[in-house]
Amino acid sequence: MNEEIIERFNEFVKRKGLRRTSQRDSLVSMIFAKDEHFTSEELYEKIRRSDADVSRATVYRTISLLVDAGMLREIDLGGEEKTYDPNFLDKPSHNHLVCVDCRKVVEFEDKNIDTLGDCIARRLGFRTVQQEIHIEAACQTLRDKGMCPELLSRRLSGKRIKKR
Amino acid sequence: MNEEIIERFNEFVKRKGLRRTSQRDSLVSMIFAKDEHFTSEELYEKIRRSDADVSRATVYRTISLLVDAGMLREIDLGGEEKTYDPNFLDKPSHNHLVCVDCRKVVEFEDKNIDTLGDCIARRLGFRTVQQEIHIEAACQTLRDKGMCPELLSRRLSGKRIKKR
DNA sequence: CTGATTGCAAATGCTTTGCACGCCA
DNA sequence: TGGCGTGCAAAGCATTTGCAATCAG
Repeated sequence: MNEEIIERFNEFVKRKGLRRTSQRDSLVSMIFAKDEHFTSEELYEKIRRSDADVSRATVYRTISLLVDAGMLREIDLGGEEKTYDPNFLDKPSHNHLVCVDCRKVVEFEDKNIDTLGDCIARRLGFRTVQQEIHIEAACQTLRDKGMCPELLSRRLSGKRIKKR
Repeated sequence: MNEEIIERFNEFVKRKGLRRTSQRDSLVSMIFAKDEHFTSEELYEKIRRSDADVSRATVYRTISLLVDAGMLREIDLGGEEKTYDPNFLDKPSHNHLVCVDCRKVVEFEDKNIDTLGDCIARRLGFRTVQQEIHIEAACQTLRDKGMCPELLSRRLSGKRIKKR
């Protein structure tokens, strides 16, 4: 299925009169290997750790291409750096719930939200093109212990965490 | 009612052991005079055009204070610069619909969305702290004429518009 | 008086770009 | 061979910060 995605990207590239390169292949296959969100810097670090040889500039340029191709979407999770979401191919209309404490993200789909959003837009004289609900919430552990499981364990291990 | 808001800010400032200054007063009263969204730069331009004398650094610092005070909220409308919304005091849980063509923003409140979001969060094991639905949509004119009213008239008058 | 606040300019940090060389088609 | 793509370093840009002077309380 990763093959399928790379193929899709190659068609986009061909259609645009652009070229297939090893750097683009490495990046695309790394991005869609997991369904994780990432920032440009995170992707750059990850690609550097692999055997592929890709510069930071190419990372930015390729992300931009993927966004144009509609294969990647910029999302707002509240951080300072732009975050990208590779999961819109599988789930074209999914939403995000973010833990107010550890900033972990849960993705979910919901037909009711989609319907409701459409109705609201119509009432206002519009037709929905795209919509998303963003929820900031507290998990059980946070409510009970005042801190998320993940943060609790990191605190014990003395790791640093960057919060927004 | 603007007085009330300035008063609220002054109390926040006092409580924090900070000081009331003419710059802060000017900014706060300008921000809450209208219910419009704005970027730091837009606010800076506007304050410069007025008689008040405020530097760009102070604009940034004051916005930051207002956000801490919970009187202003950073929202994501898709632009490159951060956008601020002064309307959460009046409407603590409102949403945004953005025109895909002219980027004009319509704010709306909806109890059903709030309820639905709460349910979804509970189902996932969370308790909602804050939520918002963001809708990108097309208005009637855009659908009929292929371009928004506002953009149509600007095109006729030859003005420039910055689109995302 | 004392310490918060301001303006200015310099510094940051993410992202984009100009350019020369290399590589795909 | 023609040009697109890449890496590098420099440039851009919005935002933040250090510092000396100023001002609020």
